[in-house]
Amino acid sequence: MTYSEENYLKVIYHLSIGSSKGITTNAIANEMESKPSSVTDMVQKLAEKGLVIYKKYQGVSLTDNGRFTALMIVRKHRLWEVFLLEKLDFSWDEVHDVAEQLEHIKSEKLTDKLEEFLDFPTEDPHGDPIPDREGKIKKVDKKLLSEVEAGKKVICVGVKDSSPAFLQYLDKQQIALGSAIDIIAKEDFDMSLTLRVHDRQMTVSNKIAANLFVKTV
Amino acid sequence: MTYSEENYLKVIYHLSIGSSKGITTNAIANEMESKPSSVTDMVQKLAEKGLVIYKKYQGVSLTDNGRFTALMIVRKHRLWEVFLLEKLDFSWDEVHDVAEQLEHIKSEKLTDKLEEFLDFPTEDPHGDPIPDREGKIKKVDKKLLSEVEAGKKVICVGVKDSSPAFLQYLDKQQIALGSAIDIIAKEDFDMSLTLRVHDRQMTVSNKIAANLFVKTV
DNA sequence: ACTATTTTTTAGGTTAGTCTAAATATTATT
DNA sequence: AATAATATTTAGACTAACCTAAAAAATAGT
Ligand SMILES: [Mn+2]
Ligand SMILES: [Mn+2]
Ligand SMILES: [Mn+2]
Ligand SMILES: [Mn+2]
Repeated sequence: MTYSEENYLKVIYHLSIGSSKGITTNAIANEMESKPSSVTDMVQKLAEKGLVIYKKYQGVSLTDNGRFTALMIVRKHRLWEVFLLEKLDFSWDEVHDVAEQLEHIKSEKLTDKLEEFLDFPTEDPHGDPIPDREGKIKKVDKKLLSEVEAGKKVICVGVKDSSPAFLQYLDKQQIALGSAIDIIAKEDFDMSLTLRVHDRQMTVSNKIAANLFVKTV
Repeated sequence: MTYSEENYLKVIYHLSIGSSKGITTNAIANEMESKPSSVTDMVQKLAEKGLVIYKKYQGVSLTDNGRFTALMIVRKHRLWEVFLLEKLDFSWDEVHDVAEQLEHIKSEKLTDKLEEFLDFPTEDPHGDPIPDREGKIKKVDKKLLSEVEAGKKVICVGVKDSSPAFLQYLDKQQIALGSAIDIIAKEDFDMSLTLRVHDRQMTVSNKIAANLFVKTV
């Protein structure tokens, strides 16, 4: 299993969440920042190895084997993110890039010992669930802030976009996982929201609200 | 800097210790388990990048830049070995293979934070010194057990061969870093040694003695 | 000093992973 | 249903990192 193969599997896994159809080569190319023709090549190789199902022009989907392989990479990625944050004092906007490298280290023992060292965390620093060694993943009940009605009280439990830019914006606004948010009003014109967070009132655009996962309390 | 380039630099660095002449392509190929022709290719590329000095048929040596790069890889390798042993309960014969992968992770912040997390260790689990972030390396005063005269008392401070086979042999004989060893006798015929370790008497071959670093007390 | 052996380099080929440009299939529009 | 637009695949080419086999240089033996 090469790094490249692992990265393709991971991208296909992420794109598969939600959409029940085959994932298009264009979508994969877009996510991988590569070209559709490159994706076609790789997807054919993954199909030969039994990791994906692929028929020309039909898009691609993971086999059980392929899904498990992807989950083990996601597991490593998220465990390393926890390690970097909790043990090495990285901030939540710094962990992802390094985890992109660490996720490819091959040692089951390392992964399992790391998990134990971290005390079996169930979520990564961005609120995403960590698959266990069997590939089981906790289903978390969360919705986007943009989909909650005005008047509700919610708690921030995750981010959809985990880019440094967005995370640093949240830091600046003092919004973190666990923050209590009151939705005071929703503006019909642009779907912007007026919120109260830690007794501070603020307005956020729909784009912000559509990237924050919350649970209702 | 690719993994392959990094591995070549590391091998050239290790071979450079002791020998003041240029390192031959054959020696490198042997160490890398590759072919001399492949080494020639790579060495030419490294020379173009200013990491080694290379003249046809003359062997190769590291530039300051190349040496520093190699030292940073060795630094990461040894810090990760300490991490695996101290924090994740790996044994000293298990750490090397995983560190071979981890040494290639690129993040200065990660390396420095890891070093801090480990409380600035100066040696790895096999007694080898850990370069600091400037590439400075502590010169340790140690000699091979095979070079010490009979009658001396020494302390085991390192291993030359850190293969699992050798390390597991030492475990079985209850020899570890820090063990006090009395050299009772040396057999002229085969250079084997009779030792006392932890009040147990044993005989070891010259091959064993030539792979154990000790300091005299 | 000359020849034989060994070491090292060069020449040419392979595979993985990428790309661009062209061909083909699918989907949307009239 | 035919045509236009878009999506996808194929064809051919490139680079990095390796290889084998042949050529050339260095070293050793007489
Ligand atoms: Mn991440
Ligand atoms: Mn990756
Ligand atoms: Mn090692
Ligand atoms: Mn390596």
